[in-house]
Amino acid sequence: MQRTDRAPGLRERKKAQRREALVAATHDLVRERGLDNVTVDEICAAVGVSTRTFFNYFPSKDDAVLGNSRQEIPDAASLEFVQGGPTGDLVTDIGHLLVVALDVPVLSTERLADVYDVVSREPRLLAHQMAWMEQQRVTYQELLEARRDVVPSPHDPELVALVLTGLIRAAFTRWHHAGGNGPPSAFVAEVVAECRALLAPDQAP
Amino acid sequence: MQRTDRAPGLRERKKAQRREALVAATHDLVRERGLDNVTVDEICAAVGVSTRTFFNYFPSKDDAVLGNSRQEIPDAASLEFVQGGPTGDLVTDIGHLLVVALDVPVLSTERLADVYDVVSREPRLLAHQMAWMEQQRVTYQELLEARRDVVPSPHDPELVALVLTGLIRAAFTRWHHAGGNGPPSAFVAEVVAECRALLAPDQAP
DNA sequence: TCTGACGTTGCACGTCGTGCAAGAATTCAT
DNA sequence: ATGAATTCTTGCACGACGTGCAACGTCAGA
Repeated sequence: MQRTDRAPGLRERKKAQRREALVAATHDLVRERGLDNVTVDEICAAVGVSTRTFFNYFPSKDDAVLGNSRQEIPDAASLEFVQGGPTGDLVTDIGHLLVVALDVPVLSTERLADVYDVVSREPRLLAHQMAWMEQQRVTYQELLEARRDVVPSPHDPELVALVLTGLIRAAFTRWHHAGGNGPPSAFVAEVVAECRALLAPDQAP
Repeated sequence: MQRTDRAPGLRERKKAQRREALVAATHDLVRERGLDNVTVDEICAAVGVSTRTFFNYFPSKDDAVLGNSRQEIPDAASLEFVQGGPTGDLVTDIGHLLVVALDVPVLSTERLADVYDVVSREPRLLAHQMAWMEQQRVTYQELLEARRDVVPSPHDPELVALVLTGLIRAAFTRWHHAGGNGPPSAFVAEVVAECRALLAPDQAP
């Protein structure tokens, strides 16, 4: 059970292949007919597996269209952030962290765009997506708390994490509007800058 | 069908009463046994209505525990905001708008705290909640776009709405941490101020 | 009291998702 | 290569969610 290296093995290959096929079939059918007009049985029929097997791969139909992707932050980057970040300025360092996080490949860029499309069309999926983002938020909040223990900061980790989540979404949206080419992380800088511009000009209290 | 005034009528009273009873029963049972160990039938049995009726009131079990509350922004406030807001400064006016919106009573303050508790314990409800917040976000974005048509602004409505959503959540969280007393809107000002402090200090680009 | 509108209920049905146990495929050891 | 062990797939039964429909009861207004 300690084989995280070496040859992928026939079993693992088949598994990944099936998972891919299931996601693809789900996307196709949903795009064509809408989420609620596609049954799990139909998806399974298209791929050629039993209904039961479907639920061995994904906990729910919705998870299948989302591809069940999970954003992982590289240890090196999160460690550096916790220890005071590359520059020492909180906002700037958050920007760096986001760029690194968004550059971790979870799905092919093309399928990622597919997911974005379907999600924006199906409210229920959006709920799933948001729940997923919430998990992300908790992760970021923990990082912020850890960093605060190292480098004192007057900012509330929860509030910062909340804003940060907004930044991620905004970056993704920009990326999508720009045609979905290249990495979403390319839009982090401009989003951060705009957010600064929004709140920076000190008004009369 | 044009009676938005005058006596509530026996029918309407019974309806509101039933709804209240259903939410209460749902909260009790869920708090006691967890969301997934409570069936709709049990809730209905506790209240004394048929299962079918339950779904006449709420589109899903989850909606029942959330109380299906929908945040309505008073027309007067949204109109003023669109036309350039009370002060003319975008961020300040957003603060005012949030205060007004959060002060609309949707549930009793006590039950609101219940909802918050249950939601933070049940991941699936969180998804629902987030979806609801997303609808809010769209509403705010539309307001921002309308305002921009009246008063030119360099800020992207989507980005602003995203940040704004974070502010609402943060205000609610503060309110909850403070014991859930008084209106959540009381925390808007401090959240906005902190957010400004976070992004205002201009760093070297 | 009568009449029409509205709400409730039971019933049948489709779909989702899970537990279980039998059977097939893959891996491993010899 | 052959058999044993592990892992995965599959069928089956089942509980729960949620909806459409039609019958029935109840409330509002004349």
